[in-house]
Amino acid sequence: MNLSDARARAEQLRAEIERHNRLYYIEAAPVLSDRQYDQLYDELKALESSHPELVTPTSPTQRVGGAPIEGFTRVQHRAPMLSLEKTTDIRELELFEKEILRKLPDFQPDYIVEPKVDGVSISLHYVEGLLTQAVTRGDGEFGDDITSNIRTLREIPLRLQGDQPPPPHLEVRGEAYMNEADRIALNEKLRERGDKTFANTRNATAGSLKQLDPRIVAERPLRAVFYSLGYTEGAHFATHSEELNALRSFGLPVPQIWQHTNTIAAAETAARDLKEREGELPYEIDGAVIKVNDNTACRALGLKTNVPAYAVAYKRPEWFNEATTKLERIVIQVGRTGVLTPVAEVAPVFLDGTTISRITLHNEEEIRRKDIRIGDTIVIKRAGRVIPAVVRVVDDARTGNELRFSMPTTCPICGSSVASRELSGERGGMEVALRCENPHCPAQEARRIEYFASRAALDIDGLGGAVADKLVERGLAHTVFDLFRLRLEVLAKLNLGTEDKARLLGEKIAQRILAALDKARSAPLAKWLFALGIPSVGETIALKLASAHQTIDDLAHSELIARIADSPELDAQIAAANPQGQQNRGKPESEKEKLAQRHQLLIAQRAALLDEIKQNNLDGIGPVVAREIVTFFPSLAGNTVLRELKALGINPQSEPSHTPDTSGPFAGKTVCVTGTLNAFSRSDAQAALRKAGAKVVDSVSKNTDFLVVGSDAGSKLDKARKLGIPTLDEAAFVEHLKS
DNA sequence: GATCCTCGAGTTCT
DNA sequence: CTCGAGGATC
Repeated sequence: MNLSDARARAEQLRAEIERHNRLYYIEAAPVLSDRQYDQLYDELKALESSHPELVTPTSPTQRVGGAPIEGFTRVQHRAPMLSLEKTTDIRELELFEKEILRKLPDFQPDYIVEPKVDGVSISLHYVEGLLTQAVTRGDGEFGDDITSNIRTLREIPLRLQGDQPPPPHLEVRGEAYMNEADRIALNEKLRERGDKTFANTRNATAGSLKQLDPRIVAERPLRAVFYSLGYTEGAHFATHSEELNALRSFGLPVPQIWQHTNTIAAAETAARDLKEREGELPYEIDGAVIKVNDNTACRALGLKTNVPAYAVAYKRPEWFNEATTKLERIVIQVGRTGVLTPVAEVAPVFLDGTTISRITLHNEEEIRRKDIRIGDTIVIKRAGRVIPAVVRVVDDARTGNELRFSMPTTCPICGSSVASRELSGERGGMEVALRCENPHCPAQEARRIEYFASRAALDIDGLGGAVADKLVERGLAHTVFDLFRLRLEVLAKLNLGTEDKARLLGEKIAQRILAALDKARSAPLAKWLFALGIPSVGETIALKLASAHQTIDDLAHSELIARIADSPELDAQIAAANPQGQQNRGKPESEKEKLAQRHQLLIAQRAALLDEIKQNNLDGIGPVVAREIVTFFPSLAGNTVLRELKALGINPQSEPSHTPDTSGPFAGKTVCVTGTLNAFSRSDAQAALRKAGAKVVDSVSKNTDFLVVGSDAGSKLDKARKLGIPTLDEAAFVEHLKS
């Protein structure tokens, strides 16, 4: 075959192969068998290898390029890839529309409703019609360059198709995904090779795209769908539906189902319809996207703080990932404070990427309210995508053999009596929680040791729940103070296994634990106060107490705390001394005079107390908390703490309170951190913020100035958006810290 | 007296 | 992350 014949044949083969890719993936109407397709491909390959000068970069044989790469290059998006505001019911959709009408009173409702694909967001750049770059969403501003991986997806054209000449630059945005059947088949293969399998399609997609070797990616059944434009040159579309049509005519896969509606209510119905037809789609959907169709209106609406004002994601609560399983039994856990918590053990189920086998039922009240019985079939979800929770019982699945559960009357660990405490406060009543009343209960002892050793407390590396259990079980430690008397030889031989099958802790870990304990001796007072687990004293209160007192002895004898604890008494005296008060009516004038004097004095006393509380940075500590502290130290437990610390020669000191930086970049700002950051742990980020003068809080409210957002942020981000709180992503946060 | 905010405690899996 | 309750504020 001469060269020009070969060139013509190669061109023909490429066009054929591209046409069949399109028929197979986009039209879902293949006309060739896989073998016939492979024949075309092999012929092209042979032709190209005998005439290398015929190879073009867009040839189907060039999808799997070069060698594995070292790592991905970070690329800045030309226009940020934003996420959408989430809505969950028609009311929120109506608010969305109302907000639009407020800004654009003449707006004629006109929406496109399309599936929200549960995959991994990607952006593709076509320059002069050629695929030049593919980028992951990343943090929305910067993503990873995954061009060589994306080129292996056969349904993505390497060159834009169609009769229209391609624009000079077209950025298309969409989602890479894997369908469920393909994931199962892939897992089968991975398992045979002894490789790690993927728990869900999104993990499978993300994991595949992160492969450094494009040859591996080529074997993964990845697919993609595109639904919008990013940065473009020389391409203008009046409406979103025109964009979708254009994407399709360029040979890109677009959503198979989308609808056009003229009211927000119709959009909601369309979204439900879409969800019901999920089975017709090759991907799993994560709800629907409702978007203003008219691009001029979209531009006018622009952005809310961080999300477009012209589109929302819609996901009804019942569409949240749920799973059904069987409740096999209910066991009781005993916590550090003695609280008995019922926990359901269920047949393991996959949900959102992990296997769930235990679910907390919180307390008896919850079990009764949801009428949960042993043997029930239950629907579960992961509240806030983390903690598993029971949604409801499947009544139809009841056989009549289910057993009602009631809380034990004795502690399942130590056999002591259990009781619920009285609620403090005037209204009385009982706490829902039941508590084991034996302070020496092995479970409580172990949990207190575990708490003491936890990261937020004294951070005893190597000492976790399992080690704590065994230390108590073998009688090596009953209190946190016993830890400081452990000898290396003894600790190293701690048996973590059973009597017959021993598994020793080992010298290395034992040394690590002892080193950490030694370091803990000189830990600041705040950490110690927290670690001791005094009721009502958590991280924040411990910090406040430590900033107002130098040592633990100072706190134990604190006059100020005692006065706070007594303040209701003071209030009562003030009321009693009020000459205008009920009980003093009709008293002789002379006596009223005396009362008035006393009243004035007491009011001044109260004012002084409030002032002193502020001065010492003790706001937030009221009578209830103060009383807990005041009663703790003279108690048996409190006495032991003071005595043991003395015996061990440990005297925690409060750190000189670093005066808040009034000139720092976050001076006087209230900041909350959520999600996972790359360069910091959450607590490091919080420490950095405090150093920069910020007040760090744990929840978002209208008093919050900023929300620092890491990846996988949850409800806090939603709340911040609703309240219009400015958010900072990691890059912006670091930037602001430096300034 | 009501309402909003904040803190503590318990929680799962990898 | 969610819940419940204490504390602050109007």
